[in-house]
Amino acid sequence: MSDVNKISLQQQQSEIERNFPELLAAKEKIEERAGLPPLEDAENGKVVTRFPPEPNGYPHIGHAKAAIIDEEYARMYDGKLILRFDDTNPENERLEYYAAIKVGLDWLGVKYDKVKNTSDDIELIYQKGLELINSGAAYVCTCKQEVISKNRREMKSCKCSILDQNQNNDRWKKMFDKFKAGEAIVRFRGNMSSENTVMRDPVLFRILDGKHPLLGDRYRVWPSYDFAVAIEDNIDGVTHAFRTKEYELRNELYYAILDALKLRKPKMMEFSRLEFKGMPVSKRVLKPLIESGKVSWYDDPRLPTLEALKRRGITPEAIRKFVLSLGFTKADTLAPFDVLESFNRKIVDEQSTRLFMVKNPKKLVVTGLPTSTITIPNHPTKDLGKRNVTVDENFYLSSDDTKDLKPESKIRLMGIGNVQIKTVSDHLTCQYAGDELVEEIPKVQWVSQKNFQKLKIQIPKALFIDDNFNEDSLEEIEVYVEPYYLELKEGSEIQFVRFGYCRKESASLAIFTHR
RNA sequence: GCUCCUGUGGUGUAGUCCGGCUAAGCAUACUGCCCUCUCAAGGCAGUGAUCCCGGGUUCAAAUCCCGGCGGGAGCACCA
Repeated sequence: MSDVNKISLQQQQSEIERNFPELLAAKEKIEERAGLPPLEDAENGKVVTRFPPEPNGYPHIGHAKAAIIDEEYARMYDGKLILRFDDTNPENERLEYYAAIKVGLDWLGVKYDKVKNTSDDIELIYQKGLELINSGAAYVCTCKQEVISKNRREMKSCKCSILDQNQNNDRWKKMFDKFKAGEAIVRFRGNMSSENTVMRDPVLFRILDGKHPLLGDRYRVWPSYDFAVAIEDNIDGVTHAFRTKEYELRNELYYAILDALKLRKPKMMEFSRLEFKGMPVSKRVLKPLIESGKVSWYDDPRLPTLEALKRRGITPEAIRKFVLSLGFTKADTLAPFDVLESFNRKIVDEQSTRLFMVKNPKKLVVTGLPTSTITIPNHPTKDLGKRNVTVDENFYLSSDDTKDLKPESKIRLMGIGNVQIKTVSDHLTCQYAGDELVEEIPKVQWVSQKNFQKLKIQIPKALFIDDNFNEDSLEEIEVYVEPYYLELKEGSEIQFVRFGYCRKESASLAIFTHR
């Protein structure tokens, strides 16, 4: 052995090649992958994935991650994607959210092969529940909630668990009329002494009196998430199911339910949650902000909802690239918003009209201008057309650009030519100094006093800083822009030169995307 | 507290299952140069990781084993 180490690596290599060529052949190394990692047990043409949101709110970046992963895998294997509204809790769900989620997916460009609702299958789910009751794998429990959780903690079974099949059947029937909400639940016979608390006889059905957005009050016995997902994934033919990491402990239950019913088991996998720092997703924290007026609505550009991202100028293509770049991992991550921005910038750059914009205007009077019509290209490299601006001797510059100016110094008014400063006071005066491009002369943008437009730009910042609401999270600035702004379509992305990308919201408002 | 998951440069990841090809690839961020009538995009180059720590196995470990530590999650008649 030590002899081996005395010879050089190269010699070792050739030794091996001579004596054991199969060693090298076996190791045809794995190339760097492009997209998501391959799926286990995935057969081309047979993969079925599903995206199962609960219609209880507006879709956000977390939904986007899940949906994109689901779709990518379905595509990767020529399979199918099912959009399934997981609507098993009438107390939380609303009709408008079904629609909002579809709109969001549409915008993202996620195409599904089938839409359905868990609530479509409620009768079938009852059937499966009854089957479990009849096989003794489930029982109806009428203990008080506190008792149940106490028993769970103490790993003790309750008296309901020893009921016989007839008694359980009887109770099951009563759940549909006699029992009131909260008086009875059906529980899966798991294992009260399991270390996984999820397995301590979890809930399969409970009574809920809320009005279901689709079914009204036709039903009041509703399956729990765990039961519904297991059954639905099975009957939908799902082969690979993905969910976020916090569900991981529920896998044991998922498979146990399927086993008890002797049903085929999809492969369940989990990935880390996607959330941006300082951009909460939960309704629990957003709702009060909206109610107090600190945030206008769920499409406020500071939020990570799809609607907000869209208003802010983030493109769906960028979101997809971004999500894919995150990979399929379980590591807890601090999502890199700058990567999203970078993808977005590259996409948006070539479509964005470049406009001049002036912040904190400072007046400039130019003498000797040779022309009164200036033609400016809308993009430095792409052919996005040109625009004409008529000017007189009065201009505005950003005061940032005028700070260092002294008499005699030269600047170049972009698209016009060089000027030489003559006087500096509350306003500047200067003299036209030719059109020759000189590298050292700073180039600044301007607007003409003749025809500028006032515009408000909203600049979204982190909503929260260390769990505290950031009172300065939405900066608003008043600026002057060229009149050409008015001709651009609402919703279009523009770049204010040397400032950054913004999305036109209306004639008087633009939202800052990123720089 | 118990249980589970997780830990690669500032950040996100690839590689980890099947130890050597890589003293670790890519992206982003940052810096510089080129290009440019933008501080954008594009091109090029650079800074930056003893792969959480400590042991062990091995000729060889980010990769396998053991023990720590850090972070997250679950412990609901919500999903």
